[in-house]
Amino acid sequence: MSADLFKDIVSHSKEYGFIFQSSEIYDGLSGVYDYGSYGVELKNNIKAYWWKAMVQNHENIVGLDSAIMMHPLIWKASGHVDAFNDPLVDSKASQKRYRADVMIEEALEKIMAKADKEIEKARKRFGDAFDENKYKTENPRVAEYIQQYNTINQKFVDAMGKGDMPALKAVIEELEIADPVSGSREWTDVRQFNLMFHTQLGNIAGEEGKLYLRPETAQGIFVNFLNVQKTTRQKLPFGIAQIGKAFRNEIIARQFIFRMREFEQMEMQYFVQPGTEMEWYNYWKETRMKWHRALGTPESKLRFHDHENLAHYANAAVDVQFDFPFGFKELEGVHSRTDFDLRSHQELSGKKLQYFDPETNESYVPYVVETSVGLDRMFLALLSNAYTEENVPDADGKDSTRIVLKFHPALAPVKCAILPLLKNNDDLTGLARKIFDDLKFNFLCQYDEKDAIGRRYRRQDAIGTPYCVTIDHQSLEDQTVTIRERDTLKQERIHMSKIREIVADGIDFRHLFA
RNA sequence: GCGGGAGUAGCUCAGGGGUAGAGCAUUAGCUUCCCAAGCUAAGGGCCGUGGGUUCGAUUCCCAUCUCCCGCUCCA
Repeated sequence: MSADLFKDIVSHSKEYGFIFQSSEIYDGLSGVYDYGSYGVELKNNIKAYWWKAMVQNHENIVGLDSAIMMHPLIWKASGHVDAFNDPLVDSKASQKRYRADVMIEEALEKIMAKADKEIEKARKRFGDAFDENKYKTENPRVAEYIQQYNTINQKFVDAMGKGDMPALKAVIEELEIADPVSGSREWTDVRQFNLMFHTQLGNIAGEEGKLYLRPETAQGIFVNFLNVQKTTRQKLPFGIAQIGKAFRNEIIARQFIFRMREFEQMEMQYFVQPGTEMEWYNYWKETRMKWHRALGTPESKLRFHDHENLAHYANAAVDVQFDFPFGFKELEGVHSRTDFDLRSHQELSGKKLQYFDPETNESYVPYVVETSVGLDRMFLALLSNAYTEENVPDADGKDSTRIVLKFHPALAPVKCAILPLLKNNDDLTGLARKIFDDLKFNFLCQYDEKDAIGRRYRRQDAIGTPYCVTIDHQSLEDQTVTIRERDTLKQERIHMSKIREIVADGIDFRHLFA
C-alpha cells in the first residue's frame, strides 16, 4: 500500500514536471536527480520560507553564501578526512556489513582482556609481592597474548595508515574474526568508502591541488565566523544561515530524492556563550518543530528522535523525523556542536577564532548550536504529504477521482490559473489575457484555454495550484469572475479587481508566522 | 556492495522467436457557458544498453546500467 503510494508519487513527480532522473537519456546517474519546472518553483518557495523564518525574522541571524570548493585543510580540521573514510567488509554468509576497523579493534581488545584477566588472577594470588611488569614478560601465556596483540595491532595500524585494504583483510583472517550473526569467517574483500568527492585545482593533478566538494555547508560558516560577526556587528548569541549544495559519495543512494549524492542543505549555525548551549539547543529544537508544523503537516507525521550515538563533534543531537511513505526518517537535525569546529579551525589555521565579550571583558571560542534541514527531504516530505487521491463529483454528479497536491498556498509552484470558459470566443479569451498580463507581475500564473473547463481544473489540481480564476459570459457584462479554491472546490463570484488581493492574501507567507 | 523484483509510447500497462498494441496524456480542427465531455485527424517506441544462440531476437541466454524492496550506512 505505502510502497504503491510511493511509486505513484515518483511517477507523478515525473509526469507533472517536478523531478526527473539525472542524465535520463544516458540511462541515468544513480542517486542524482533534476528538478523540473514546477519542482524548482516549489524548491525556491521552500527556501524562501526558511530564509524568511530564519534570517528575515531574526535580527541576530544573517545570511552567507560560501563557496562549494574550500581549502582541503578545512576538511582535515572538521574531521571529515579522518572520520569518514571507513573500510567496510561484508559477511558472505549473512550479507551483513561491518566496519573492518571497528571489528578489528574489538577483536584486539578481546585479546588484551584475556591478558588482563590472567594478570588480575596473578595479582590476587601473589598479593603485595606481585610485579606486574615482570609477570607480563615471564608468564608464557600472558606474554603470548601481549606479543600477539602488539604484532597484529602494528599490522592494523600500518594498514590503516597506508589505506591498505588487502592488509586489513589479512588482519581479519589472522584474528579469525567470525561474523556474529552467522558465525562464518567468509568475508568479502575490504573496501574503502570515501564520503567526499575529489576534484583538483589547476591543470596539474597532484596532492597539492587536491580539493573536495563540500560534504556539508556548515564549515563555510565556521571559517567565516569572524568575517561575518565583524561586518554585521553581531553580538553573541547570533546565527549565520546558508542554503547550498553539498555532496556525499553515499555507499548507496536510495529512496528517490531522500538520499542523493548531490543535495541541498539549509543550515544555520547559532553561536552562543559556552554553558548556555543546552538552553539554545532546546530553544531551536522547539522553534524548528513549529516551523514544520506551521505548514499544516499533521502532528502525527512529525516527531523528535534523539540520537544515541553522537557524532565526534556533538554533545547533544536530535532529529525531526517525518513519516515518509517508507517510514519515519530524518528531515532535520538539531545539534549541539560544542566548540569543536571553531577550536579545530583555530588550532589548524593558527588564526584566532574567538569572540570578545564586552560584558565579561574576555575572549573565548563560542559554542555552536546547529539546525540543518535537508532541502530535498523537505521537498519530498511536502510532496508526500500533499499528494492526495480523492473522489469528487463529476459533471453528472457521479464520483470521479482526482489527484491533487494540497501544498500550502505559500509554497505552491503556480499560484493562480486564468481560464476563459470558452476558447472560441475572442471576448472571453481577450479578457482572460488581460487579467493574466496584469497578475503575472505579482505571482506565477498560468493562462490555459485548452480543453473543457473541468479538465483544466484537474490539471491545475495535479500541480497544486491553489486558485483558478474563470472568465465567463457574465464577466463581460459586469466585470466579475469566479475564483475556485483548490481543496474545497468552492467557487465565489468576485469583481475582477479583487483577484490580486485575494490571491496575494491566500499565498502570503505571513500566515505561516501567525 | 549483497540478495530479491522490474525496465515495451510522456504516464499506467498488455503482448510475444518472424522488426509492436491499449487506455490516458500531447498537438491541430470542430463542438461545448463551470469540475477528467464528444467527434475528426496527427505526432510519438531501433521494446534500457552491449554481446551471445538463431536463417531471424523486442521475446531465449549472459553481462551491464537504472529504478523499487530488504540488509547496511547516514554529520
